[in-house]
Order: sequence, then structure tokens, then C-alpha cells
Amino acid sequence: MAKSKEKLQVETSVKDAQLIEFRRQQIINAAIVLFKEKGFHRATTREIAKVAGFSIGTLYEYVRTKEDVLYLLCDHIYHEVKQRLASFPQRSGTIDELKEAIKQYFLLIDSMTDAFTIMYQESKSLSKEALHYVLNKEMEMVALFQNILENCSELGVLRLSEQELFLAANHIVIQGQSWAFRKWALHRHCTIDEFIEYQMDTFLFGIIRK
Amino acid sequence: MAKSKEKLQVETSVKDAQLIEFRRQQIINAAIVLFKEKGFHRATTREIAKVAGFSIGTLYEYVRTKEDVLYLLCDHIYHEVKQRLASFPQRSGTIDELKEAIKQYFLLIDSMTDAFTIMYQESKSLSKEALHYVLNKEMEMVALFQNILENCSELGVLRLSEQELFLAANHIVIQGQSWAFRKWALHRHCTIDEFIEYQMDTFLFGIIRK
Amino acid sequence: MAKSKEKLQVETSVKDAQLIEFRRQQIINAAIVLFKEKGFHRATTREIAKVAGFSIGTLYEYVRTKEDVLYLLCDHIYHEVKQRLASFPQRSGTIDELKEAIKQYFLLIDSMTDAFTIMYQESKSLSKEALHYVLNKEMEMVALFQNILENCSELGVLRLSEQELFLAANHIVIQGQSWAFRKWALHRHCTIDEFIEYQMDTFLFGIIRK
Amino acid sequence: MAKSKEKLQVETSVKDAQLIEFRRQQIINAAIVLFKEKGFHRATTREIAKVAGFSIGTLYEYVRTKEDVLYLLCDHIYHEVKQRLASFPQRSGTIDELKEAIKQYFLLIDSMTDAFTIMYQESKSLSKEALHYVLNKEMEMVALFQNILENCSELGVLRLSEQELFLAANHIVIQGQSWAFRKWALHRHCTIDEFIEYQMDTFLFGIIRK
DNA sequence: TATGAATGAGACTTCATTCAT
DNA sequence: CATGAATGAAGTCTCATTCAT
Repeated sequence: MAKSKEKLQVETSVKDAQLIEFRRQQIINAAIVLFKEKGFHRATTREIAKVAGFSIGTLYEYVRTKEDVLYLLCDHIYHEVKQRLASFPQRSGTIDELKEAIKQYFLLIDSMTDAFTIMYQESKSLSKEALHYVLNKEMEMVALFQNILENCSELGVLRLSEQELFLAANHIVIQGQSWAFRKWALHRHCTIDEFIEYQMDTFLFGIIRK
Repeated sequence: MAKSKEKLQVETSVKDAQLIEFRRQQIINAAIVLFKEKGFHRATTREIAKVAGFSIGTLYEYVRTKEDVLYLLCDHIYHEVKQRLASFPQRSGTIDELKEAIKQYFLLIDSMTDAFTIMYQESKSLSKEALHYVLNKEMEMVALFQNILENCSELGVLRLSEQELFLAANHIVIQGQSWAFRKWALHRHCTIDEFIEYQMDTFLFGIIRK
Repeated sequence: MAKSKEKLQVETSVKDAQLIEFRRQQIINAAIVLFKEKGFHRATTREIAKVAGFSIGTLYEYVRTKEDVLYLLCDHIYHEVKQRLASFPQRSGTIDELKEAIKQYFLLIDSMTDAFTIMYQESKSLSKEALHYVLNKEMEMVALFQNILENCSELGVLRLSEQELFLAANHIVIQGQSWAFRKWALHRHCTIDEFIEYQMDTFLFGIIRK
Repeated sequence: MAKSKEKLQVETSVKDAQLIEFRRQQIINAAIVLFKEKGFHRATTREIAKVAGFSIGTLYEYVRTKEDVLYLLCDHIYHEVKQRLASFPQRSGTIDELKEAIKQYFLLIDSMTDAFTIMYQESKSLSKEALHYVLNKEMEMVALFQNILENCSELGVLRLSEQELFLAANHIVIQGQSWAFRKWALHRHCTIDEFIEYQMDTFLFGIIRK
């Protein structure tokens, strides 16, 4: 797996970039369905190809190993998260911005429950190199919230130490994820909106008071 | 896998109950090491036997399938959690009791990081029946905290709705687990004690205010 | 194993029907050699693949389990029997037709001694479902002779009760098979032709007299 | 396996001859049940010991290998057959004696269907040496009938060539066995007595006429 | 580009047999 | 004599990956 500072490249024998993009999206969609149903290891490449709508031979034209499929999936998720959270940032440093960011993040997770769950249960199957890359992305996600919190902190809205900033950002990320992999228990007691409200409430109050 | 209301039984061809207990603990210990290192699927039964200190044949005298090993491991964890949380319950309904419970739970997780991580990443590999049993245990764990919170609520220390009780209990459980599977990121910024303090602080403040 | 009223289907991942037919014939041939030499249980799937001329992986592209190999073998035999006995039916109801049928059946067995012996010693290793199917075929074989006898009976050449018709048909089938699994003893005393003549003689005389 | 002209000896580490006899009968009985149910290969030595009523360790005090169990079983059957057919021989050379012998043989088989079926389906699993011994016994059984037929022939009751004598004896033995391994089909159409009568009738008529 | 038959390393599991108690 | 825990060779089957068409 070739490496670049920015992104691990999954090599192909196919040249047409658009086709690559298209096929890979098919692969990711198939992978989400299958990995959710049976996990990374129990899902076979043959099945992935079949669900994706082409042959096993074709699959291997767009991916070098099964692990690549998982990597593609993880990468895809972070891409989505970034896009979603990047779409509204006014860098105002107000509590409202923070709230909006949290809300968007939670809603995103709710709309991609399966993908998130897979990522958290299967990323350990990545190679050291790929895992490292994915965990970095994860930290970037935390950093996104850390930034927003920092803005608030600088404007005096919050009063948090370095450590508290980090822990608070983590707190948000984790609670969001928990909606994905504990949905089976949570959604019997509340909707995503109620969940968001509760988290926001508790969290902000716990934070702001300082 | 025979079933009883209380516990799924893993059958053996060995008769000496003490020996069974002993060997199974060896198996669990070996499994924790290996599952942590390579995950459930990449770890082979032969390796498990080897690390446990006996032959593959012997392993299968104490376990019917590889899945049984995972089940044994999960069951073991819940056993520990219950013992730990059951060891100090004065049922006082005070905030101090709540704090102590949370602390014990977090410390337990810290001392069994690997086991907890495995459970959360691999339990999906259990059979439907075994998974159901494990998830039930998980809910029992949540219920433990729910009870303590309820006690506090009844004594007027807290003022929480049914839903809030459940969400708060979940909150605790999740944050505790997050220390296990995000330790790699967290422990670079704080110790377990600092983490506990932070969680307690934020959480309780977010809760109590009501 | 999918089921249809007519035939149990052994499923494949290979799509080319002609190739399937070809490979399966290779498998059956290999199985006859090996099952004869060491029996169903002592013959390994790896050996079967090797003798058939391909890898173990390929074997499992054309067969789902080892049992399938045995089933394929049994099915093949009945196919042959039917073809052979169906090739000359003038439905005349004469003794000559009966004699010809018996002769063809005995000659067929002589040319497939190994396959027949295997079938009678190993069919018990089939699953209940497959065994049932095979025993049904066996009864169909008996019925073939029962029909011929019935024709003779209706034309007054023979005078047999229902029960006698059945027993007589069985008699033929069994004596034929005995040439297969007792060849080791019989062929030291007579050729297949002598055996046929003796059986015909004794049997017909015992029957016709009535 | 030590060899003597008369009988293959299965060695033991136990000395008490009576106990040996007793335990072996237990083993044979257990083997009949289990080999019938699952065949020689699928039945495990552990099961045999369990059904026999003792431990696996004890089993191996009275038998050196699993194959020995099968051998013991086969040997036992021939012992029974000989005893049964030896109990009434007046060497009269009459048709009635022949008829009585046939009847006794058929009745014996009917009372030991399972054992006979096992012998014919599993004896192939014996070592070459043991198989040879068992097949010899089989030929002795044929010879028993050959003798009786010869007596009749000498007295002029029958008029058969050497070859015919052999084939006729075989005929009897085979038809008897067929009651064992085709009982599933036959007993729906007739009782053992009807079967005997039919066989006697057809066979004798086919024979005597000469 | 797309296909799918072929490959074979390697996984899980069984079970006959031994031997210390 | 009896026991049963331990052993490990060997068997069946899966599935990621390749490559000729």
C-alpha cells in the first residue's frame, strides 16, 4: 500500500478515474451491508463483489486486498464527517455554533449508524499502517471539536484548561458514537432528537459552569 | 450450548469441576492476550492452546468451539464487574455512594482494558443465542447504575425522569468503556484518576443541577 | 442440499453446465477407485481431488461436502442401470424379454462391480435425506423387474400373486448384486456367463412351474 | 494381532479369563447398538465404552484397537451361526434336513439382523489379516450348506455338479443375508416365515427338478 | 475492462490411544 | 483392574487471490 502524507493510496490496474470512483462507491455500499450483517471476517470477497453487482475478478481490479475494502470504507466515513461539519462553520466561537456542530455530528451518525459501527468494530483488522492512518483521522475529528471549544474558550464563553478541552472534545465524539453502537438499547427509550437534547443539556451544563 | 435461565452452559467431557475452572481460567487468560493482539478471527485455536500451556486436544476438552472461548471471556468480565460493584453497596442513596460506584467501575475497566476492548469489538462474533445473553448482561450492568441513581432520586438528591435515569446510567457505562477502547488516545493526556475526576465532575454537575 | 421431487441437486459455484458434468465424472471415477480401495471414510477428500486430477479447492467447487461425492456416485449408478434396462424394452411380456432384462442387468453389474459394491457398503453414510432418495431409486430398480414380471403374469406366462411378484423382483436384484460383492468367491468357480445361466435356470424354473 | 491357525487372538493385559469373556460380551453388545446406529467409523471408542458401561481406559484393557472391536463382533456372529447349525445335524441327507438347516439359518439371521448387517457393511474396515480370517469363516458357512447339499446329492435326492453345489450353497447364504440388509423393504411385504417359505419353495423347485 | 475457474495455505475440530494415578 | 485427562495426527472445508480468456 503506497503511502503519502495525506492519504494512503489504494492502487488499481484500471485507469479511468471516474470509473474507479464509481466502482469503489459500489464496493463501499456492498461492504457496509455485508460487514454489518456478518462482520469483516465472515463476509467474503465473493459476496462483496456479488452485492456490488460485478464479478470477483472485477473487484480485484479496483482493490488489491480485502483489507483495502475496509480501508476504503473507513476513509469514506471520515470524508463524510468532514464535509458535514465543514459545511456550516462560521467560526463564531459562540455556544450556538458549538451546539450546531454537535447536532450535525449526531445526526450524521444517526444516518450512518451501520458504517460507524463497522468502523469501530472492525478497524482493528487493518494493517498497522492503515490503522494508523485511520486513527489519525479519528484524532482529526476530535480536533474539529477541540477547535470549536477552543474558540469558545478564547472568547470567554467557556473556561477550560488544555486537558479539559481535549477531554470535552473526546466526550462529544464518544457520546455520538455510542448512539451508533448502542442504538439497539437506546432507541427503545428515546429518539435521536431526545438523545441529542439530553446530551447537549447535560454536557453543556457540566462544562459551562466552570 | 445448553441453556438455563441464569447462564448458558459450555459443556465439557471433563468431570472434575475444579480442574474445569482452572483450565478455563487459563484459556481466558490466553484468549485475552491473543484476541487483543490479533482479534478473535486471526487468533487460532492452536495458538490459544499453546499460550494457555496445553495441547489443542486439551483445549477442546474444556470448550466445544472457538466461539465458546469468546463466550467464556465475556461471561468472565461481567462476573468481575458484578463482584466489584457488589462489594461495597450500602444502599445509602447518597451522592457519595454514586461516586464510589462510578470510581470502582472505572478502576475495574482500567485494570481490564484488554478484556473490555475485546468484548466490545468481538462480541458480534457470538452466536445469536450467546450474543443475546451477553447483551442482557450488559443491560444488567446499566441497571446496576440505574438503581443507584434511582436511590439518589428517591431521596431527593437528584431529580430525574425515568428516561433521564436510563440515559444517565448509560452515560456512565459508555464513558467507562471509552477509557478501555480509547486509552491509546486518552492516556497521553491524563491518568485514569484524572479521567475519573473529570467524568465525575462534568457528569454530576450536569446531572445534579436539575 | 436443495430438493426437488425428481432429484436432489448438489449445488455448485461454477456456472458452466458442461464443465460441471465433466468434472463430476472425474470426481466419480476417482471416488470409485478410492472408495473401493479404502472405503468411504478412509479415503480423504484430498486424495479424491488428486486422483481426479485437480486441487482440493477445485473439488469443492463442484461438490459441497464429501458426502456429496458419495451421493453423486450412487446417483450415477442408478442412471446407468436405467439407461441400460431402458434400451431394449419391447414390452412383449414374454419370457425372453424377462431373460434379456436379467442378462443385461447382470452384465451391467459385472462391468461396474466396484461401483455397486461401494453403493451397498457405503450408502449408509449418506444423510437421511440423501439415503432416502437412494433407497427410493433402489425400489425403482426393483419395480423395473416387477413390471416385466407383471407383464408376463398378465399374459399368462407366469402365475404369480402380488407378493410373489415383489419377492421375485427382489430375488433378481439381490442375486445380481451378490455377483458384485461376492465376486471374490464366485469368480473362482464360474464366469459371469455361467453365473447368469445358472441364476436364470434356477430362478425361472422355480418361478414358472407355478 | 497374533495369529493362530484356528483363531486370531486379541491380546489383553487382563488375566482373568472369565472377566475377559464377560467384558467382551459387553463390548460386542455395545458395538452392535452403535455400529448399527452410526456405522463403524462414526461410532467412537468413548461411546462404545460408555454404552458398555465402563470407562475408555477399561475398554483398552480388553481390546488393543478399535478394529479389534469389529473383529470381536464378526467372530461372535460366526460362532453363533455354527452353534445354531451344528445343533441339529443328523447327517441324514434328506430334503427335510436341508429344509431345516435353511430355516434355522434364516431364523438366526432374523434374530440378529443388526449384527449381520454390520458385518456385511463394515468388515471391509478390518485389516487385511483380520478380513482374510473373517472371509474364511464366511466360506466355512457356505461350506456348511455345501456339505448338506452334497449329502443329498450323494443319496440321489439331488443331482448337482460341483459347480452347482457351490452356487446353490451361495444362493442360500445370500438370500439369508438379504433378509438382514433389505429388511426395510421386505418386511413391508411379508413376514420372515413367509419369506422362508417362498425362498424354500422357489429354490428347492429350481434345484430339485434337475 | 470484465469474467470466473482454479489454487492451496491454513483454519477448526475430532477421536483413537496412552499413561499416571 | 479401573479411571479419565491429555495428546496430536489427520481430516474436512473455506476463501483470498490469480490469471488465462
